[in-house]
Amino acid sequence: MTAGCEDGGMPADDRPARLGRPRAQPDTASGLSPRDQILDAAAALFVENGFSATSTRAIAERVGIRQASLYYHFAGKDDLLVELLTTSVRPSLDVVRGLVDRVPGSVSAAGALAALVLIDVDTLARTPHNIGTLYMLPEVQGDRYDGFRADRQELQDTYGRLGTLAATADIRATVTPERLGGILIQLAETVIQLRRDREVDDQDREAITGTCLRACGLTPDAVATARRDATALLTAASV
Amino acid sequence: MTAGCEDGGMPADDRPARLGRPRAQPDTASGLSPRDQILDAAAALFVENGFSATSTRAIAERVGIRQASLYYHFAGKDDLLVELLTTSVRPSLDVVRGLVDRVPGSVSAAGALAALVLIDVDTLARTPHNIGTLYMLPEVQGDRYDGFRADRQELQDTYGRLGTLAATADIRATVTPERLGGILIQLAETVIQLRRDREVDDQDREAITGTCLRACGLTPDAVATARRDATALLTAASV
DNA sequence: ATTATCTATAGATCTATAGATAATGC
DNA sequence: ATTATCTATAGATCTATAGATAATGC
Repeated sequence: MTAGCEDGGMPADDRPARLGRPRAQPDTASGLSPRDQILDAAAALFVENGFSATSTRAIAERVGIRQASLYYHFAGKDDLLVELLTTSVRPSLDVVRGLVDRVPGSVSAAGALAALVLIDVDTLARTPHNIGTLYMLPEVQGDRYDGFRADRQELQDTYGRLGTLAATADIRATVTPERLGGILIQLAETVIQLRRDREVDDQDREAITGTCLRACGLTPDAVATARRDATALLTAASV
Repeated sequence: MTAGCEDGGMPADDRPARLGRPRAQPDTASGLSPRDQILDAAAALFVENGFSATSTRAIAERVGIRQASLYYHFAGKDDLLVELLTTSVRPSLDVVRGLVDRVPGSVSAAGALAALVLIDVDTLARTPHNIGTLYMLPEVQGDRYDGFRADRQELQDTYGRLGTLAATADIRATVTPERLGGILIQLAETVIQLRRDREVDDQDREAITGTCLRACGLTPDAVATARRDATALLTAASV
């Protein structure tokens, strides 16, 4: 292995040996690229204080660089939020697309829904700095973030479609797929609120998944079956 | 009735006849006091753009006064948000306190829970400018808003307590009151998200209430009974 | 005299750009 | 030469205060 030639490689043992003018405050060996250091700092601050209340100066300070240096990596503050939002829905969305394709065949709808909720809850529970919080920022309503909102809408539609397939007849008769999707995604996102107070544990995941299934009218037995199907599905697909 | 002596009375027929220097842009006869005009404008803008992204100048402009004139009525921008938040949970909270006192006696727990959800959903559905959105602003995490957060926590605790009382044994065994409270209040607040896209109708209210009851494990029959109890409860109490 | 506005402005930001500089790479 | 930082700063805010002013009330 040739050392020092890789772009995203490990930092050298004890010397900076990095390209460009050295930072005034020397880099803490976090292993992240400057770009990712900035994104990480921005995420933490956006979540804590919101987008508009976070200054580019505060972000730079957290990284350990000067305010103007941000602009070498990003064209503006907006771009930071765009990047954070899109990289946070996309993974869920990709998994989900694979899942939904197999539904009317090898996989029960209730099992697929349970799997979707588990994946989504797990993703939201693991994101650094509880990035999911950003979905709720008022700034995200702006045109600048249309792409993200489209992705999120697709996720919600999937909740609606799977939920309706899994639902009992009486639920299907009174709750449209659109409404059900809104309710189910809202339930999954309970995790975001939870994380504001404490760590998320397995009992939380179980409670939320169970609630989603009951929301579709499933009986306790059907809930238990869907849970088993989801577990099988997820270990099989090795997601 | 003596005219022109009442504080919050109707404006005169066609003349301003109001105390203080007249506004540069003459008052649109909205019937609101200057203070309430400011609160209303602030609410609309906070909801649309967030707290930090809304300047005092923008608020003043919407009211039709100069930026500095805000400070005659409010000590600062924070105070506007404090006022908006507290006046928006308090009414729900007051009704809810009356409700929960009667529960272990004359009222079934499931009926009381259904009534609580209906009241809360209805309140959120009716607030001008969808003020509930403000609950989710990151700024509200600050100490400045402790009072509001305490009120909201009390509401959530009530959801947890009533939900647990109404819940079936299997739910009670796996979901703590704290978790259930978080889930139920989150469900009620689906309305807030809904209102971002469109008006809320009765089918929405029904879907959300139903989901809350099913979340507690109630069977379709039990849900129907709880619904009837809630309706009786609310018409009797003439809330 | 009291009230509710106004004008003007101080002082503190904040974003983004211009251009210099200190490393490495060739 | 290229890269990633730095310093310096322009120009545009934004919040809050000081003090003037135009009404009504007594």
